[in-house]
Amino acid sequence: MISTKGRYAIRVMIDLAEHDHGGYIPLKDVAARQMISKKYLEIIVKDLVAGGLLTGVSGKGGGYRLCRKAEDYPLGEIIELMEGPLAPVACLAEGAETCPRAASCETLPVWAEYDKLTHDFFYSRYLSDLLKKKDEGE
Amino acid sequence: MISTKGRYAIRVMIDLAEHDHGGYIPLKDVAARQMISKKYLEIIVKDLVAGGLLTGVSGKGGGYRLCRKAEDYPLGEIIELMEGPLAPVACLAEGAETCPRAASCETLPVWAEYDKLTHDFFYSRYLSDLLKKKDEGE
DNA sequence: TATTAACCTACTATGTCAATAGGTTAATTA
DNA sequence: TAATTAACCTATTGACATAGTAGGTTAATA
Repeated sequence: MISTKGRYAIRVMIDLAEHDHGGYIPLKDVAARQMISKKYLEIIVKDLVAGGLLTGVSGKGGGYRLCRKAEDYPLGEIIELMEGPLAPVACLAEGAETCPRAASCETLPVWAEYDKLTHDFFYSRYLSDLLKKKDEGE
Repeated sequence: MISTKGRYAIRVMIDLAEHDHGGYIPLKDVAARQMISKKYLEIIVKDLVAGGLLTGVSGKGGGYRLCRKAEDYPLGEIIELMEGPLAPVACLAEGAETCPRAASCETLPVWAEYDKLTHDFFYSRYLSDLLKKKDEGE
């Protein structure tokens, strides 16, 4: 089950996208709108910056901003950055050492199939798919 | 990510199916074959009995046995019994109180779609799909 | 230079995971 | 009936993850 880190991260990204005005948006504003502790969001946003999903600028007038277009953020990338690999079992995670049971493992094919399903799903949905359409009235 | 409980549970079920001889199979044998601590398996098997997936009989000559045909165990049932709901977020779990944010939640539709995908996947695969075919040689 | 906001390290409470330990009950068989 | 076998039951443990909180430092702007 996806944790608050992943869920909050997506909400932050949505918030930044929907309140984009070209400049930087202070985390204080995001925290207030989303009603999430700013302190906790700092941790999350730090990871998003480190992962190359956001740009942050210090000082007065600073804040955070998306550094791509919303349609260039696959949800899978956000989720995997915050939660680790989407893989349902450790032996299918990126860069996992091959399990000694792998050859005879009766369950591996099912996990592999599900892994592909999950991966395909979350890498074919983008941040832009989650935004309220601007041309649709409230 | 699926835990050892869920994975071991499936392995126990497979083991019981493949070594079925009409009688009861002592957990000691399963533990030895699967190379998993018998003590730990006791916990898992207890849940499987409580969930109506296995029958256990005490005393000499006792052990455990499947109480359905292998094709009547959807993997989803085994997994959800051991791991809890397959739902990717708490608000989609069976019997969850509806989240106050639900109406305006921009992410809920994606989670719901993925939830259906997952559910459909694991409830259309059965224990029998994991067994080594008897007519195929080793 | 005062203000604003990101950035950084550390800490904590709660819960889950993966077992281990030791004892009790129940059924079979010699 | 007594020994054996195996399920069944309660409790405990160490390690790790989750979901934050607290307080201070650096950086940029007005």
